[in-house]
Amino acid sequence: MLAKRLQHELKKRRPFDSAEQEASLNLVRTCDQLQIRFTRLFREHSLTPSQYNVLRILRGEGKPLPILEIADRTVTVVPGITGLIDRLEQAGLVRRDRCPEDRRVIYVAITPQGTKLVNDLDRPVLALHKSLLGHLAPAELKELNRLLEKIRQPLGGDP
Amino acid sequence: MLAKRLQHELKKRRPFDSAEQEASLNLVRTCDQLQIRFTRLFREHSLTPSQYNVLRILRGEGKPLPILEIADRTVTVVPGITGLIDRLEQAGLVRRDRCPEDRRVIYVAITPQGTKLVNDLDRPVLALHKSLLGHLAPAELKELNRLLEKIRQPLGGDP
DNA sequence: GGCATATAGTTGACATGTAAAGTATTTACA
DNA sequence: TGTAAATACTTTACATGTCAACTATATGCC
Repeated sequence: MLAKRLQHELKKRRPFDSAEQEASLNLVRTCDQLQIRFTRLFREHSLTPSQYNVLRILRGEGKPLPILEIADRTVTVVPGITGLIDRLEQAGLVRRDRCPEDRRVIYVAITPQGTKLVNDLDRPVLALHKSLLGHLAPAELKELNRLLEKIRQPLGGDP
Repeated sequence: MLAKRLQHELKKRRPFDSAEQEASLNLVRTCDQLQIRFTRLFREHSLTPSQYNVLRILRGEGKPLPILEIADRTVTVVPGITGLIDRLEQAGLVRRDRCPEDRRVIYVAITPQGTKLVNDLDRPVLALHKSLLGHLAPAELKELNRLLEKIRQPLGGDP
């Protein structure tokens, strides 16, 4: 799948319809490339990117979170979170605890195994980030961030 | 799902572990935002982004393409292409033709309906690109493209 | 108290991305 | 010629993103 992307770039025949289109396709392609690397890294530890994300959120929070609160903080849409947590629970990486005060709420807590796994991934993840973007100068990274934020700015949350 | 992303950004507590990490998360978030808009636009025409992509490739080529050639030019991994083409075929937007010389090969041709649909989408797609990135100055778009290509450059096809 | 409404999650249906294995042809070569 | 290896796809299995609809519990208001 990786080889393909590049082939595609080479095969591209016509010029872009607009500079905006060029940039947005460029963005998507670049993003895909990065995500593929992370997907691979996580897969080596039997995790998907979404699963890793949930574990990192839970570790970052330091305490159990309601399941919908987790969905809010990820790309996952509400219905998808159920299965995601199911699989993490089955793998022993998180635990579900029903809230006694409000029995509708289900808290999700990271287990020691989950914590260990995400801790173990810290170094490789950081290393991968460096390896993917480390060849850009600090000023370039800064400019990139500025441009990306400028793109996102008018998009607002959900306009 | 859109509202969430921004909430997440606001809730972000800790600084980034590195400038590279910040940039790559920034990239992914931005990309998601853009893709969401396109997904919505295509959905209004009962298409998914992948389906639109296939139709555009076929129209661009101007002649039928072997099914794996299409997979090569999209993000779709080989096995996924089968179902994708199935659904386009069911919708009457493409047609499968077995190659008489090499009976292993299956050509996919866009139908008049498919051509019309993708033509009808040209304007809205271009408009959306402008609306999403039009607030960047030409020099900014150019710099963005340069940076994105610089990121992708060492990634090569499939290293 | 008791019903309308809101909130937290789950379920089901469908499209996709991905890997691994299987089928049908074709090609290469002993 | 006849068999092994390559090629073009398809099938299967599983995780996810997405929408619509459903269940359970809680709250508000009369």
